[in-house]
Amino acid sequence: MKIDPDNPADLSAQIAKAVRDAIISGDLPVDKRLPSEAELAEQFDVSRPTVREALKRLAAQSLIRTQRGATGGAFVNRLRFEDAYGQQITTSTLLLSMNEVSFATACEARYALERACAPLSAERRTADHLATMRAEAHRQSQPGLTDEAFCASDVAFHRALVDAAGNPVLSYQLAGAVEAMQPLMNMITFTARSREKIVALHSGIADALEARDGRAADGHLAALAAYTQELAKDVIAKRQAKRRS
Amino acid sequence: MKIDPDNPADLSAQIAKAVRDAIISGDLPVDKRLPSEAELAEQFDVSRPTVREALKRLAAQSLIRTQRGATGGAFVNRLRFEDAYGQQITTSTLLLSMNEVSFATACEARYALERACAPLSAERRTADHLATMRAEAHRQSQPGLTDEAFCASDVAFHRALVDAAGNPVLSYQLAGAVEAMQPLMNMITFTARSREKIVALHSGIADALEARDGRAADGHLAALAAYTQELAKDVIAKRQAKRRS
DNA sequence: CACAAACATATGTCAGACGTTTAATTGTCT
DNA sequence: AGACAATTAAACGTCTGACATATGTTTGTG
Repeated sequence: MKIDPDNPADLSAQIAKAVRDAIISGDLPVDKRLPSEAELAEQFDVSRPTVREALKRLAAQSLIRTQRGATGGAFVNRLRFEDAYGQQITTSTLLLSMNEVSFATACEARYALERACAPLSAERRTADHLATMRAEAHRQSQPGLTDEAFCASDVAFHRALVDAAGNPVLSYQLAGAVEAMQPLMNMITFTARSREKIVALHSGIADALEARDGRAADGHLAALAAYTQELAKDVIAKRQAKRRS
Repeated sequence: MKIDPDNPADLSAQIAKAVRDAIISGDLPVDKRLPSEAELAEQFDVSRPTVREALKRLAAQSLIRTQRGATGGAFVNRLRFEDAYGQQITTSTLLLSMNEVSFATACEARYALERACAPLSAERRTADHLATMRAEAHRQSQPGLTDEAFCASDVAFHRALVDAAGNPVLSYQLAGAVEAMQPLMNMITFTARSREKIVALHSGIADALEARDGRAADGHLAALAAYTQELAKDVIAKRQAKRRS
């Protein structure tokens, strides 16, 4: 592990970086127990609270986990895809909400990524994936559904589409893009007519995947992207008109 | 802000979650100053070190920044794309190295994502993007280049390809996928012959983008994906043969 | 009025202590 | 001897109080 210069600022950040680098480089393998907080404090020549702050930084990134008790301590954590999903979604959501990313930009990114896995999904989809997509499409056709529930079901549908590609790396990368869109989607009110069209496109996607026709699925996704953009444009135009009046 | 139950475990994690939720929901806008550590400690009825550990967790995710001095304190941070890149790359790298993700899976994901932005890049590429890609392709054709330098140049080339799509959300999502591949790519030794072919494909991609031909760019990317997989298969086969002998 | 010194505030760090959790050890009883 | 209960030890989680340092504001003086 590295040493810190005499720079008395950000000691905990420096220690966190040293440990993080050791983990990334593989010097600290998965499930390896770190020295106890007292030992680390002695090693780095800092106090125990400073070490603790460093460890909390790493815990926030799911790089380590801690256990209490006699054989406890901090252990290098095996980063699981599910843990990474959560972080990705938080980061993506904040990026979209804090940087004035337009709906058009976010939407374009989302559908571009989804279309990337359409051919793989068509090739590898299981009956399970198809069943999930059919069920969500059916739920979306129910009349009493709130906008929030409709959007949540939409996310579930597209999540199944992505997972059908059978590539966990792809699923991880797309989880943020799809889920972070939900707050933006919720801003669009879906009329009965627009829901009908969306459900029809969803069914078309499911049909295409069932037939293992990646090209058809891609076509439906492109149509869905165009239609979503159109809906958003209408909503924004109406909102501006209302503001003028 | 929320309160904590009397659960005396993970107090700092609970406080971090409460503040994080307030930021995500928008209750705490960008650049808003949080109460001082002492005030937070009183609010949550915990000690100052506990509050500090919570704040360090948030700082690790770039959700807040801290400033010392009279008007200092913790401020809600505007999450910038560059900050998010770094986290994404770290997370992606660890995911790949800790979960025994095969080269084939990672490679498939990477090229699927890149092909997703090929049409957009063809439409929007600037002269700058083209120049970068040409320069990297030329560097890759130099004979004395190490494998590491070749791979680094490869990353830069593909980074330019992705950025040419002009969609920061896409760039953010793909940064992790492309950069996290580098350690895996470094394991492959590129012969003079294979480099020649890769450079030819890179040049083809640049040509296609110059002609604003998204379909051609996609075709070259598909060929590049197939060739990379083939190279990797050879390397792995040779390595296993050597192990048997 | 300009500039320098003192002050107030807030974070960064340290030292020492106590409580709690958990596993290993020890001791006793059958 | 073996099984179960009590003790012990290690480590994290938290608290209290303190000092150091950075920085903006105020005050005082030439």
